[in-house]
Amino acid sequence: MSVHERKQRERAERERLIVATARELAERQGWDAVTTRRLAERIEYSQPVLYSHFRGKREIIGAVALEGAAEMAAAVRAATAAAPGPRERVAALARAYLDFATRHPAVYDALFHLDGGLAYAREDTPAPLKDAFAALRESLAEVAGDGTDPGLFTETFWAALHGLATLTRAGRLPPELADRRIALLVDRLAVVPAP
Amino acid sequence: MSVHERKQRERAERERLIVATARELAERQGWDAVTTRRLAERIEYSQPVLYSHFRGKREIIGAVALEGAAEMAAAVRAATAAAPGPRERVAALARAYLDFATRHPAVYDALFHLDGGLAYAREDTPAPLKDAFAALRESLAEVAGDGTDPGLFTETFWAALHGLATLTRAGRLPPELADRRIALLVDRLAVVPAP
DNA sequence: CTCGCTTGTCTAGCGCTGCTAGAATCCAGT
DNA sequence: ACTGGATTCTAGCAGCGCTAGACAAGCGAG
Repeated sequence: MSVHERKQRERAERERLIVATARELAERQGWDAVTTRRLAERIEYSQPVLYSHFRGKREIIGAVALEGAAEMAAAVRAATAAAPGPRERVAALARAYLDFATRHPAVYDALFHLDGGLAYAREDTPAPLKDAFAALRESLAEVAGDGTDPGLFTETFWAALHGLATLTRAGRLPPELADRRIALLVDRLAVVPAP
Repeated sequence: MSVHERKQRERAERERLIVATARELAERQGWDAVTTRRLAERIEYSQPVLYSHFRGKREIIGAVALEGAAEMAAAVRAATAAAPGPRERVAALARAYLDFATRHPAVYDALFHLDGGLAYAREDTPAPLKDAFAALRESLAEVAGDGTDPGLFTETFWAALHGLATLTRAGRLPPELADRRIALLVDRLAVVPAP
């Protein structure tokens, strides 16, 4: 049975290679450049091999998205853990979120702009996505304010961040004043308990 | 010279037909269904005719976006004009904006998700886009709060609305609580002068 | 009225896309 | 060493955006 196991290991390894290659290619040249042919060439296999791992290109995007969601959750948690108080925590969260979107635009696209075939905001939403939302909620719940549902607050704050991230990256907003927009958002939306 | 003028009129009419047909097709079946072949068939001309009016598909998307921007500006102005006070005005603006995004998803995509080859937030930004932003600013400037630049406030509020619109439509947010998210945004972000 | 020329339109096709059927190859177990 | 099943490849389909070059239509000049 050891032979079979080795083959399975190699298969899993190749699958990781596909996802990593797709991500790298997307990050370097944009998702438009990620074609099944190019991807196959990079991993040094023929096109149909991709389809023995994924149903199609959509599922490859989805795999990159899940990987990215886990990283984003970690980035947000790392940033908020170091912050001393609620206000600083929210500010750190906002900066970390937008920083992630800026540093990994292709991953951010896979998560929120492209169709990766993933279910969102549902029972069967994949764990990494739920966890990324949870990471936001952990730091946002404490500043939701009395009488405001933490989940609803998190959704709204997240939407605002997402809007900033999307519009900035698409050139719809001049990037120079990004910090001041973040400050505005944090100061107004978050309800910080009196010291 | 009258013959020439008639021809120009007919050409302009055909151009309107192309844009209207593209928009309708996108609204009914999504932008993926808007292919140059299908579009050409619908207007009962051959494919190359499209390229005598537009440089490519991107420019057709851009034309739909400009048309949509004008309509959105009008919708926002109509909604805010009827509102009695600043707080109601902002709430009406938010509802009108999100309502537009919901009712005309293809147009909203053309404006903000697809590449229509348009310049945003620049000197040479087309007038309809500038005007749509101006329409938002007209009602938002009065609630920016002292010491907050109205332009910056408009950008931030707009980004928040855009985030809600995008995430809701993509299934990333459950749509039931949309009204409460809007209320949260309006109540927290807008600074309403004491009565 | 006819000719020649510009202007407009169409047919056909290029290179690319995601995806797949069926041939070919490799390799483990007897 | 052979055979059967798993694996991988070659080749190709239909559709995409876009365009070159053939063709037709309609104008002004003679």
